[in-house]
Amino acid sequence: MVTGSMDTEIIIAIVAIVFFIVGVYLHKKSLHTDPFPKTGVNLEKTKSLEISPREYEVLKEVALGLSNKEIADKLFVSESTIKTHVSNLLVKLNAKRRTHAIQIAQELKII
Amino acid sequence: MVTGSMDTEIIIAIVAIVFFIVGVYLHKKSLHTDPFPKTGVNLEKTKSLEISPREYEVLKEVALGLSNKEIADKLFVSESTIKTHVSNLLVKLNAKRRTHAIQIAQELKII
DNA sequence: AAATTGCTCATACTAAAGTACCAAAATGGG
DNA sequence: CCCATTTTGGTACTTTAGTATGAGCAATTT
Repeated sequence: MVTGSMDTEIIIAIVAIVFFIVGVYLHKKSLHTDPFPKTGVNLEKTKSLEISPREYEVLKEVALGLSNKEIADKLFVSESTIKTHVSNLLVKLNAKRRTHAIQIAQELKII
Repeated sequence: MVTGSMDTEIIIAIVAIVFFIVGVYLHKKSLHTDPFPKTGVNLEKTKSLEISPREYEVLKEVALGLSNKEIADKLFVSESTIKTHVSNLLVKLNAKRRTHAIQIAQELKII
């Protein structure tokens, strides 16, 4: 070393270690600032797509793999109603069929 | 400070900054050690489910929202062939229909 | 009050999806 | 070469999905 006694070198080493740890710690903490996009963003986008609350509800069931009849029973409405909702969803999501709608919805992160 | 000249303090400060940066950098890098589940894990599970390579290929297309006819054209085979593959996939994935198969496949993280 | 919007449901079809069953090539090891 | 598996394909149906159209009802909004 150019300058510095034994004591000085020890102090520098300690400072190095401490700031290294601080660096790791702060970076780790900085990564915990975005786990909020859980709920909230979804409904925002559905609005811009003009998807109604009921349609959105149906969309989620479709994505779970349920048939129109199964969704109808689950939501206590007729199958006709579900067909209407799904049909409207396809138009609004610009999808050719329900599987396509699922893919698009996932890409838009609305489900 | 107990001991140390002006020069010493500057050195300590520099060391602190350098190791702080090193700390941040190494921690950041340490988070890039698992991006391997890209490919590899998938094929493992498909084996356990006895899903053939071709069936797996069809599964991915189904998940993209394509129709049987579209998949057939894309893979240069007949629609009958795709129907056979999809039917086999439903049995192997224990799904009632293609949308259900998508959901199950995603849950198993094989797509 | 009148118009709008969302949810509901029906009828009548057309179009995909899915099942069942069978069978011929193609492929990859042993 | 033979065998097992995969991939391919067809026919014949049954079942879901999806479209088109019209309409009644309740809650808002204007």
